Amino acid sequence: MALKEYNMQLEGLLSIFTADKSQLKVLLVRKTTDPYKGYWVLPGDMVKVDETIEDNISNIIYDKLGIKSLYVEQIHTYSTIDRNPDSRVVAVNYLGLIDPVTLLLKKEDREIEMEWFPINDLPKLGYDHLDIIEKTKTLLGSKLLNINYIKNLFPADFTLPEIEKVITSILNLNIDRRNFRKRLLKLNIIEETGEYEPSGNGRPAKLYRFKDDIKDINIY
Amino acid sequence: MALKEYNMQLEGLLSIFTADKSQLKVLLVRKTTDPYKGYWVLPGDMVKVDETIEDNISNIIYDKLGIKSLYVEQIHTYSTIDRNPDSRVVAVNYLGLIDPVTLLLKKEDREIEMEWFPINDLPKLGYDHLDIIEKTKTLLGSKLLNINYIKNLFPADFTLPEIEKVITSILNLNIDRRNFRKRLLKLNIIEETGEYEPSGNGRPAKLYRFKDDIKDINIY
DNA sequence: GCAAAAGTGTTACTAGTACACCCATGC
DNA sequence: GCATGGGTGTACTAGTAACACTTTTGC
Repeated sequence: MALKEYNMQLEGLLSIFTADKSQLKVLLVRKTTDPYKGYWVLPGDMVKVDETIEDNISNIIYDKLGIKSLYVEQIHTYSTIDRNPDSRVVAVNYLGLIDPVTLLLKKEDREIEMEWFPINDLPKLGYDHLDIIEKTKTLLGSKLLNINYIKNLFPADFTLPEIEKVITSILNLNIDRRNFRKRLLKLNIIEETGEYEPSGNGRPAKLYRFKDDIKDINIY
Repeated sequence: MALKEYNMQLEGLLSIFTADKSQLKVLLVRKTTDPYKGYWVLPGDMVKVDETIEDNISNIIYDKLGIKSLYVEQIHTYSTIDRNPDSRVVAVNYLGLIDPVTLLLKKEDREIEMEWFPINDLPKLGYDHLDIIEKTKTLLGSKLLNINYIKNLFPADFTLPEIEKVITSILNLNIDRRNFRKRLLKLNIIEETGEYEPSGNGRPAKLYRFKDDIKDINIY
């Protein structure tokens, strides 16, 4: 069964998102070789015959962020024939979520250029990665109505307006501030830390953290 | 990039479900060669370098059921190293849904043995296909709360108790019959055909069909 | 006539929505 | 003191959940 007509390569791609205050961002790296030299792409790597795709994704995370464990979830596999001009490469896209505090642990001094881009302001992307990000973003929107996903982005020291803005912007939605607060508070899953957001403009917002035992609850 | 350490094979697997009255069933085929000779497995086929996985799945559907188009959706990609004892094969699982009437179009006189099994009464399965079916089944449960998925299984000539039983059994749920009826009828998406279910025991049930323009609505 | 399954309405309760003013801070 | 953004309560509406009896058929 190792016939040439069936041989192909598999690559893991990581669409990792973080919440920088009220803004969702995705991690991209800049390609230094052709094809698509100078373009930005999702972090990725070819899967070896002796590793699973999950191993491969873990290695990408460790290599790019210096973190050993992280919430990830397989999203979709892309098999368009010519998506890679060099050879037949099928891509398996994973969604990752990381909170801003954990993100501070990231390694620096890397040879490769990488950057977090706001999801509504992406640079020129190589391959089919724009399509992949758009689809992942849409899916992320529906997932962010679930408390456990929100918790991955905002485990602690978040403000309610932050969460509200992330959700309303990705879903293109208007939610009444009072009703949103009531909803989250009524679920009895967050608590005040007693601290306040270091003030920008206006009245400082209260900081909250999620409680430990969170059930699988949708907020809408 | 055609190095040996990256070469692998990809297979499409089809988990296709139908509703036989109030019972969900999945299509399996019997293996006639080793490994797992005599075991039942999901229909599947190796992906060629010049076809997409979607092409591959379409071919499986045409080969097994004689149908050219069908609702399918990619679910998950499995890459455990030794899931296939012969070589490194990564599997991409697709969910398919087919209604009983369309199913009557299927080809007969096949060389391969194939059969629809109730999802709660499966035979001995080869490879990791039991895991795959179980995961697909769980996912299908959550999807069947959406009208469009239900419609794929029951486009017309269904009874309300049939739909209710399929949903309550896969979700392991109790729903009040009166409230369930009210909910579906209130959505204004089904209409009576005027006919009745050819009676078994008890009072014959009214037959319904879905209206043409159905929005993307969740019933729960 | 009895067993089996389908059909039907009302009430109480819960959740969702709409809405406007005051508060704490920076400048 | 004014601009900015955050925090708070109430009244109304809609949705959900609980609940028991009657109808039609086969045997």
